Amino acid sequence: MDNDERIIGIKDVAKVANVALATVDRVIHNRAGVSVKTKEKVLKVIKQMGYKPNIMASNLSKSKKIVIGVLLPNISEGSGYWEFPMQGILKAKKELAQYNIKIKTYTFKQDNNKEIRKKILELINSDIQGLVLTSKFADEIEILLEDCKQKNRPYVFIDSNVRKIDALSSIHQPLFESGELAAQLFNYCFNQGEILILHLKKTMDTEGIIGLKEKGMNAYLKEKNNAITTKSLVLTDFNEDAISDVLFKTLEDNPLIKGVFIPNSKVAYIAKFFEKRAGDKIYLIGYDFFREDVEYLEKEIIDFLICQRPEEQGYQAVFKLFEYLVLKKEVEKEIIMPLDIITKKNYKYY
Amino acid sequence: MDNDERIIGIKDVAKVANVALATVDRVIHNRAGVSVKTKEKVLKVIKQMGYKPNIMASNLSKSKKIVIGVLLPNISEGSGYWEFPMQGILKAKKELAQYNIKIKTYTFKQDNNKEIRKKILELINSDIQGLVLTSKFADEIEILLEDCKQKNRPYVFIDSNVRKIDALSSIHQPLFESGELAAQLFNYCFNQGEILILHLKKTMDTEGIIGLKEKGMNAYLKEKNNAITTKSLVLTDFNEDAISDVLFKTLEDNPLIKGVFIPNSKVAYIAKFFEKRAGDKIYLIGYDFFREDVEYLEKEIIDFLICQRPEEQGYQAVFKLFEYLVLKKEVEKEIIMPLDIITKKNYKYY
DNA sequence: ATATTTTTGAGGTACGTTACCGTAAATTAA
DNA sequence: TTAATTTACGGTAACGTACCTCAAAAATAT
Repeated sequence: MDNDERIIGIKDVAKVANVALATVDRVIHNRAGVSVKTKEKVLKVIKQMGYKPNIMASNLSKSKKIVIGVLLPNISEGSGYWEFPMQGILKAKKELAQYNIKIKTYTFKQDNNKEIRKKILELINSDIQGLVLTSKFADEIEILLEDCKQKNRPYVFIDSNVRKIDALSSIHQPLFESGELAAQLFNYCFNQGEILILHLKKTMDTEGIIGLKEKGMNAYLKEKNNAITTKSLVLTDFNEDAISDVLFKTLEDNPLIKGVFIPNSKVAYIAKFFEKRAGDKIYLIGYDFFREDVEYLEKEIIDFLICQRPEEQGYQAVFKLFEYLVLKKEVEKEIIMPLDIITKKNYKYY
Repeated sequence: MDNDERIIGIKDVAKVANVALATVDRVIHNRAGVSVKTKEKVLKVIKQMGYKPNIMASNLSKSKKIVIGVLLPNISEGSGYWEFPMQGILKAKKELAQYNIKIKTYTFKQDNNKEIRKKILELINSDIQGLVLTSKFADEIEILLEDCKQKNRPYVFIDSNVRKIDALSSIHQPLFESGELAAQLFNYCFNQGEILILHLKKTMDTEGIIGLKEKGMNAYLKEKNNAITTKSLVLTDFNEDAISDVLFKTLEDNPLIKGVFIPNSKVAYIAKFFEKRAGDKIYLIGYDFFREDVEYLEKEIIDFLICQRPEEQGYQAVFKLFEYLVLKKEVEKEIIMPLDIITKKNYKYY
């Protein structure tokens, strides 16, 4: 099984099939100019001999570079979340530089539809062979996807919550389940009381995401522990004083609140408030892992962070395109990211 | 920055350095027959021009296959833990088959020193270019490591807790910290009481590992919550009735016990007992994630599992050897695995 | 000076694949 | 039937590096 059979190449196939080297090449690449009969003969031999193309040689020979486009929001904007996928993309870029693969990034301001449209047009008119994007700005990208479909350009979604049938692959985050998980963790911390769910949002397009997490939380509590209830609150002003005012009042009016759930990456804003606040311990669960969270994890003001490997998502997206475009591998249509739990005692190794 | 500079090769270097192609080749491969002066000149030009060897071409040209040896315990034995690293190794094997890389596995029974020695001899006399192993069986492998050092064979540790300076890389698990983490989780579940630490062991070589975890747990409790104490118990007989007897008695004698910590992968044995037991909830934290744990996670008999990506460790080990041997990359001396927390609500995505 | 050793140059082959350029064979048109 | 065109296939030069041989040139020893 593990014996070192001589590596069999296109040449060997040609010899056995009794055709020219070039013909085998044509068959392999589905190029025109081969009769059906010959094609079948060659394919049969390829299968019989178990021929596997040598990527080294292939890549060396064609020496054409592959360009992968990346369409994502600015990294410096909003929560800064998009920095993570971008890091993963850069890691992949570095690793794949060997294979003559270039990454072209197209970034835009989250709420600037005009800019998004501009970038989309740039992408349509570019010479990229593959595309990484997110499904969050659905309306705007439909045209782009249509164009990709026509041109047979594969695209991969990251940070995705919808299943797009035409995508090469969709990298998912289980949102509902992450809400359940948060509820489970709260339920370990206290047996009765209220959980305050804070929607911190400036843009609207995250509503669906937050909503699903909230539903997951309520579902878990309904099934497992009726003694814990939830209460939602929307915050649009992230000013420190504004947050302080609202929270102070809310906690005073609702003394049963034992936990606060922030279903996006803005938990640090809230932790800041709790750092100064005296009174009973209130448990905090948020999403994603930022540098500014470390301080609050250390002080156990933030108790748990739920994280869905945003870096890994970026990396995987590029890598899957690479596998598809260069290695001609099949790619899983759907990749589901694990729900990582981060606490004071394990964040260092994340 | 992203401009497509023409790829510069050995030929270009030769031209600029005003030497023959063969001379550059000699310099690159440290072959004899180059004067110090010329060598320096060439090296300077290589640096100046930023010459990077084309791995595709290089690999294609030499077309020698690389064999990586793997020395690990049997997968079917003991807890079955070693199945996970092996899976990762197989994944890497599949992925790297393209590069003409073979994996040769040498497995042994954990406590069979004679067999271990036999495998070590086989390895010494084999033609492998790299080695993956674990540091757990320290005494036996010293000779092997010495041999590797002499032959300049790189080796990578997985599941390692000691830092071996000569290793190409050491893939670590933070043991002490995982004990702290378990303590932190217990501390979320209850504020006072006792934690029973169960040492389930048949072989001796895991003592150090378990000990470190226990120390971590005690350290956390000492610092954060004196109201929770710990108590150790050693179990050597894994028979269902034997476990049942001992545990029943222990719990009766120590009514303060609110949590049980099983610092190895045998938590299912204990969960079985708790499934049948009536009485107050007792929290269970164990290690590693096996199929048989699912049932108990679902029933929330096992509350948390701490997992250190054993599969990833195997994968990384092989991959790092590949990067070093084939891609000539530098490799991190130390890779620390994250401490993953697994619960009922996130195990599905792990 | 000559003999010997070391350094360097020139050139070739091979690795497995790609892509282009022919031409023989088959098909169609005249 | 012959010419024109299309289709099928063969031949082969790259891609960038590794590794080898042979001989010329330079440096060193005698």
